[in-house]
Amino acid sequence: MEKKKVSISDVAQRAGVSITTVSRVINNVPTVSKKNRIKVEEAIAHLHFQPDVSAQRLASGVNNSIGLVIPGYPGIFHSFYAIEVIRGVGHSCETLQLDMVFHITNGLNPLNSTHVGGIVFADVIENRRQVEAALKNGTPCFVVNHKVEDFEVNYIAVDNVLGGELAGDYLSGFGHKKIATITGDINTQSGFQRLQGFTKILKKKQISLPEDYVLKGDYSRRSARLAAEKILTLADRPTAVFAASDDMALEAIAVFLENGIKIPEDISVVGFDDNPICLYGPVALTTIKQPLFEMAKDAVHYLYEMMKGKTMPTQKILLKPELIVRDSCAPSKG
Amino acid sequence: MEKKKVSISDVAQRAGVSITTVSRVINNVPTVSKKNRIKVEEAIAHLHFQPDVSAQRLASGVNNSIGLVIPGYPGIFHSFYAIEVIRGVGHSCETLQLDMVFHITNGLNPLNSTHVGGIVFADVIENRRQVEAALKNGTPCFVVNHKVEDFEVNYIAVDNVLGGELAGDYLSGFGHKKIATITGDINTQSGFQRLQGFTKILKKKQISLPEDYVLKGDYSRRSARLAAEKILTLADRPTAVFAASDDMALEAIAVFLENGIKIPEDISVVGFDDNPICLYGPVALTTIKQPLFEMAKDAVHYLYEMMKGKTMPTQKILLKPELIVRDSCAPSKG
DNA sequence: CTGAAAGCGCTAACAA
DNA sequence: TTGTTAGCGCTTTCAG
Repeated sequence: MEKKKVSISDVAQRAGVSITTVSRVINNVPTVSKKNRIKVEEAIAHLHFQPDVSAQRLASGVNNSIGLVIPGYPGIFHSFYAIEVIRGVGHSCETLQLDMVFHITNGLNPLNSTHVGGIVFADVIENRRQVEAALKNGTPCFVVNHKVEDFEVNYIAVDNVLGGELAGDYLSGFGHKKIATITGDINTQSGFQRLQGFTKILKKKQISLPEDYVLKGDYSRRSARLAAEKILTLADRPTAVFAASDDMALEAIAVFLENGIKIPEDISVVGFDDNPICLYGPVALTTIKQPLFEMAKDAVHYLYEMMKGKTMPTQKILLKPELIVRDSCAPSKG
Repeated sequence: MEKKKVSISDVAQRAGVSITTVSRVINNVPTVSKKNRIKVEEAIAHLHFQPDVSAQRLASGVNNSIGLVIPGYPGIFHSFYAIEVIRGVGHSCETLQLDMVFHITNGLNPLNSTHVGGIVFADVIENRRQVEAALKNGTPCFVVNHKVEDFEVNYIAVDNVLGGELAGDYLSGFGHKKIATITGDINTQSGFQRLQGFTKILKKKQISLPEDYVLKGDYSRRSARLAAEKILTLADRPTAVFAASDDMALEAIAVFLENGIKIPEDISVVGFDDNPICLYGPVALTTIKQPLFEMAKDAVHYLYEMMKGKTMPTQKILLKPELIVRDSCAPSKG
C-alpha cells in the first residue's frame, strides 16, 4: 500500500491536454470541447484520480465542509440532544454535498477554523472563545440550542422558559396543586431556563412550590432515579411531576411503577424533548417538543448560503416549544 | 465579518523573524532560541493566527483527520450500531487529537480520500468501491462490523454466527423446544449470520425450527412489532424468542406484555447488542454483547499508527460475542 | 540556531 | 476553446 499519488498532471498527460483543461472538467466549467471532456473523463476513471482537496481549497479559497463542535462531556453521546443535532447537521450536509468535520471538545484543543467553511456549535458552554476566534477570522458560525445575548453571533434555540411554563400550565390546568420538578443540569442554559419558566408559571397561578419539590437532576437517568426516590419519601407527596427531559421522565416513571404507583392515575408526568422513546415506554409520555433536528438543519443551510458568498444578517431565532399531549397526565383527584 | 487572513508571513513580520522560524514554532521543532520562540508566540497570540490546515497538509503531505463513512439509510441515526461506532471513533479522535470527517453515503457521492489520513468504514454494504478506491490511492482503511473475505482490507467484527449460537444454546439449555427468532435485515451480514448461527445450533441440538418460527425483521421496531404479533397468532406458540437486536427484543416484549403474556414466565426473550436500554425496559433483557464502541476505538488507533508511517500487517479481527444474563429468560415449563 | 528558496497540487486570471 | 503562468500558505531541504 505505497502512496501512489495520481495528480492532475498525470491525468493531463494521459488525456493529451493541459492541466487547466483537466481542472475545468473537474469543476464542470462548460467551455471544454466534448472531445476533450471525454478524453479527460476517461483518464480520470482509468487512473482513479481524485483531486487533492487540500490543494483545491488552498488554490480556490473555498472550503466545502462544515464543522460541528460538540461539548465533550461524558455521556454526550447518550443524550438525545447531541444525537439530534448530529442527525440534523448530517442530513443537511448530505443534501448539500458538504463534508462534516466533527469536533468534540471541552474548550481546550479548539477546532482550527481554517479547516472548514462554517461552523455549527452545539451549545457554547465551554466554547465561547472558540466561537470568537472563528468569527474573528471570518468563518461563519451558528450556535444551536443556546440563546447568546452577550455577543454578535447567529443562534437558533428554543424558548426554554416558555417550555417550562407550558409544562406547569398544563399540569395545573388539570387541577394539580402539588407539582414537583426534576431539573436538568442547572449549569446549562436549558436546565436553568426550564426551571425558571416552571417556577414563574406556578407563581403566576398562585401554586406554591416548596423547596423540596425542586429536585436537582443533571439530565442523567441516574439523577432522575435518585430524584424520583426522593419524591416518594416526601411527606406531602406531589400528584404531578415535570422532568426537564424525557429520559429523566421515563426513569422517574419506572421508579414510580416499581413502587406500585400508577401513572397517570396517582402521579402525572410531563417530560421535555419529544424523544421517540416517549412512545415506547410503559405509558406514552406527554412532553414538550423542541425541534432540535430542524434547528441543526436550518443552521447548516444558512451557513451554506454564507459560504457561497451571500452576505446575510445575523440570525437570532427563538423557536416556540410545543406541548405534545399523550397518556402520562390525568386530572388531579384532589 | 470580512475575510481577514492572517498568514504565517504576518506573524514572521511582527516577530521579526523568517517564516521558517515561525513554522518551526508551530511545529514544536526544538531548534529555536528561547528569545525567538517567545517573540513568535506573542505574535501568534496577538494576531490570533491559526495556521491554514489545507496549506499544511499540502506542504507536508500529512493529514491528521480520519474519515468515518456511514451507510446512509434512513433511521441509521436511531440505530444503536451507528451511534456506538460514532462514539468509538469520536472518543479515539478526541484522545489522539485527530479531527473526524463524517461522511454519510449510500455509495454515490463517495468520500474523497485525499480529504483524510485514514478511513473507518461502518459496514460496507454499498460502499465496496469506495473502499477499493481509497486503498488504491494509499489511504489506510479499516472496516468495522463486517467480515470482509473477498479482498484485502483491515476489518474488525464480531462473530455473528457464534452470537446466534450462543442465544440458541442458552435458550435450549433452559429446556425450551419451541424457539422462534425475529431476524435482522437478512441482506446485512449481521442479520444473515445471526440467523445462520441460531439455525445451526438448533439443528445440532435436534430442536426443530418450523418455517413459521423464523420471522423476518429488518432491525426496525416496527418490523419487530409485526413479527411479535405474528408469533401470537401461531397455533403452536413458541416459549422462547431470539431477536437479532435489543431494540427488536424490547418491542416484542412490549407486544407480549400488552397481550397479557408474562416475561419471562410465558415467553423467554434474548436480544442482541447489549444496548443500555436493555436495563430500562419493563424487564432487564438477557442479550448478546458486541463491543461496537471498542471495535471502533481500536480501528482508529490502528489507523493512527499507519498514518504516522508505521507499516503494519493487515488486521483481520473477529471478536467473540458474549452472553449477558439478565431477567428475560426462564426455564421452560414444558 | 536561522533563513532562502523550491515546491506540495490545484485554481484563476490572462493570453492566444 | 485552450494553454501559460503566477500564486494559495505552508513545510522542508540545504546552506550558512
